[in-house]
This record gives sequence, C-alpha cells and structure tokens, in this order.
Amino acid sequence: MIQRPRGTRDFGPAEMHRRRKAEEAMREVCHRFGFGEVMTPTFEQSELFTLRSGQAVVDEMYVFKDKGGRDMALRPEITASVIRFFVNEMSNLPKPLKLYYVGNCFRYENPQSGRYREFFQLGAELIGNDNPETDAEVISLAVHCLRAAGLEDFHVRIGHIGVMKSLVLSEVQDPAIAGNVLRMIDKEDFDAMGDMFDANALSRNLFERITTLADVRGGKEVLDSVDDAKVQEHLRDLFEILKLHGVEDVELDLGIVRGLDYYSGMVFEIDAPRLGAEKQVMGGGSYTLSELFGGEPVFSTGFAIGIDRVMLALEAEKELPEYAPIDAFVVPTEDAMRKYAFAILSKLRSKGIRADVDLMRRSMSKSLKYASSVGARYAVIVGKEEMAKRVVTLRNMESGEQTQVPADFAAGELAKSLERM
RNA sequence: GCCGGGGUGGGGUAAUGGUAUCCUUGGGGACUGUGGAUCCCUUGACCCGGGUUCGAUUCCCGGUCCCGGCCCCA
Repeated sequence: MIQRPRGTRDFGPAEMHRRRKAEEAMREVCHRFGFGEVMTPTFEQSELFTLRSGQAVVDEMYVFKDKGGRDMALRPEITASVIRFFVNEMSNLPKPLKLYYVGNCFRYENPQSGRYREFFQLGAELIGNDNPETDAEVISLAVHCLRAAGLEDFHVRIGHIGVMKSLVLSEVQDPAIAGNVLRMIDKEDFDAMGDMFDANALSRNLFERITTLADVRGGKEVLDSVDDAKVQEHLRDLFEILKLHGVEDVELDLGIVRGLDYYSGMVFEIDAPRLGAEKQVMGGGSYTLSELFGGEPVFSTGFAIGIDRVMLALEAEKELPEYAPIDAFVVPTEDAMRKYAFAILSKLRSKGIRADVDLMRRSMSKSLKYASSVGARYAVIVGKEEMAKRVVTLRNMESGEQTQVPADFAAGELAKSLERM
C-alpha cells in the first residue's frame, strides 16, 4: 500500500465542501475590498525565499534541483512570489495595488495539531503605502475574512516593530546582537536576555525599558506609553480608522516582534484561543521587499490566513451543518423505466437541480434506501402510471409525503420545495 | 531535531505466544410500485522490517505513520 506523505492530508467531499465554503466567503470579501486575485507558481527559485527570509529557512523548505541543475523550492509562503510578480510585471500599475491569493504552501516541519507539511493560505498584499489608512484597510480585510468564514472567537493584536527596533538599535550597535535581542523579545525569554545583557555589558536601563515596552498591552488607552511620537500618532490614527471599519476589539501589543527582519512598521496577529499550541490563524504587517528583488522601494502591507487553522477553529466553535450533496434521486419502478428515468434526470439537471439516478441497476426499494442513505431530499419516482399521465411522483424523503406533478414542471416544483426547506 | 501516547477490515472495537470477536459500512439476494425494517449470502484487518521462539498479531529492537507537545514558525 502506498501511504500519503507525512504531514499531508486527503480531503473528502464533505470536508472539501466546508473548506470551499469558507474559502469562497473569504474570497468574496477580498473582492468586496477591491482586491484582485493573483496566482503564482507552486515552485520558485530557492533564492526568492532565502533572499526574503534568510538561508536558515532552507532547512525547512522542500528544495530540489531541477533537471537543468537549478535550485528550486516548493513555496513555503506566497508573499515573496507576489512581490516578485509585482516587481517583474506590475510595478507600473496605479497604486495602491491590491492583490490577494489562495494556495498551498510547503514546509518541512514536524507535524502537530494545526501544523502540516502541506497547508493552505489565503493572503493579501496592499502595495504602495505604509500609512495608517493602508494598515487599517489590510487589518480590516483580515478580520472581515475571518468573520465571513464563520469564525467568531478570535483575538486581534496589533504592534509596531519600529518602537522596539529603534529602542534596541539606539543602544546596541552590533546588528547580530540586536537581532538576537529582538528574537528574545519575541519569545518573551527575558531571563536569557538578561544573561545576554550582562555578557555584552549592555545597560540595565535598556533592559528595563525593553521589558516595560514588551509588557505594553491593552486597548488604545495604553497608546500613551508609546515613547515614539510618530509611531504613537500612527497607531492612534490606525485605531481610529479601524473603528470606522467596524473593527473595535483589538489589542495593542508592542511585544509582537515577529523574528524576521523585513517587517518595518505595523505588525499584527490573530489568535483563535480555542486551538492548542498552534493557535495563530493569521499573521501580517508592513514591509518593504521590492528592493530586495531588484525593484524600486515600495511599501506594502499584507497578511496570510492559515486556512487549515481556521477550519480547526470553526470545528472547535460549532457544529458544522451536514453536507447533503443531492437534491433529487430519480427512481425508476422497474427496469423498463430506466431509459425514461434518464430523460427525467437530464431535465432536472438542466434546470439546476442537483439530481442523480441509480447506476447500479438496483431494485426500487434498494434505490430508495440508497437515496435515503446519501441524504437526498427528494425521490423522483417514475413508473408506467406516471409516464402514461406525463407526471412524476415526488417523494419527500424526510416526511414520506408524496405528490404527483407534471413531468415538465417537476424541476420547478422541486426548486420551490427545496427553497422552503 | 527532540519528548510523550498510539497503530487489529472502509469506520469503530474484543481477545490472544498457535492468524482473530462483535458492531457498522460495502456488494449480492429474499421481498418488490415505496426506503431508513427483517432475514440470508458475501468482500474485507493484526503498520513495515529484523530478533527471540517449533510457532509472533501478541514479547524485544529499529523504522514508519497518526495524535499531542517542545524547538521553530517566513
């Protein structure tokens, strides 16, 4: 037997139905916000990702040499591809440019709850600016996507890299050490950071200011504790505009640092508290990447939603409705009626009814049983009597109620009945 | 990369050093112009490899996969 690769999943019809519904709801929101969909290759030159995220990510990527000896990688994320696309072909389009994408990504990591080797992201990038109204637009889009997917219990945290970065860089000259400090802030490992401060003779005063800042958490009332006047104003505007977007329940969290270096300004994360260790369903922020790929420097703000985690969170939140793939099952009463049944079937399908018919040459009672077990709402019984009268018998599978309707109008009658259900 | 818990038909289970129970599902039949019922027949499983043993699904080791956690998380 051939096993599915570790960390990958198969999705059956019922699950795909739920996933597509959530995905389509989020897509629709993206369009409503004026974002256009893009699609980029599933694999890219490895360099695209190492440029953005550093050489270390190679360990966690699916990398391979193609037959021409080129270093390739299955994409571990999609932002880099979108920006590459932008630099290559879209840099002259009017700004702001609003793009979104949905796709599978690959990371060679150890699977656990909410973490797979192939996973799915829906993300958006707004290219052109880094002002508060841009940030608000992007955060609002993320929040509205999650709401549209049906998620209710989630928690938005907004931070700003600039504050912590400028604080650290003001006293730490060595960029390697500064990077480590930022990393420790992100992990909230202040013990290790203390040791490091001692080892590098960094000031205790800086340490205090960092820990104080990292603790800043709360509603907009804590904005006052942001030293940097420019950042404070930026965040104040952002919170105000978010409110006008209908996004109010957000927390300021200056402890968000997001390890990697390319984020420059606002950063934000969304958690679904009902999930386990991997509870972050979305991450994003503003950054400049275009220069890195050989373009003009342009600010962008973006995010990526982990669709798999959203699905897990939805399951944790509520019973999901059952999936009924079929509206009507056409049942011939005897073998002589089978051909006629196809004619009826075809008519129903052409009118948009999700209809099916017995293909196993089963008896009438077995067919009804089958119709019942696949959750068909109606059985459409066709027999000699019906044919003679140019009618069909509609049997409501839930109530057992039966009515005869003219064969030509069966589709319309069904549609009406289905609407009522 | 590391740690813990697991792996028996498609799904869910029981037992066992001598190849396996029950339920469900699937297929067929009885009935047959009305189903979720009943009865009958039937397909189908011990994760893989090695070791111990006369014999391993069972005990031991390794691997693999699943579940959860650490690390990491673009």
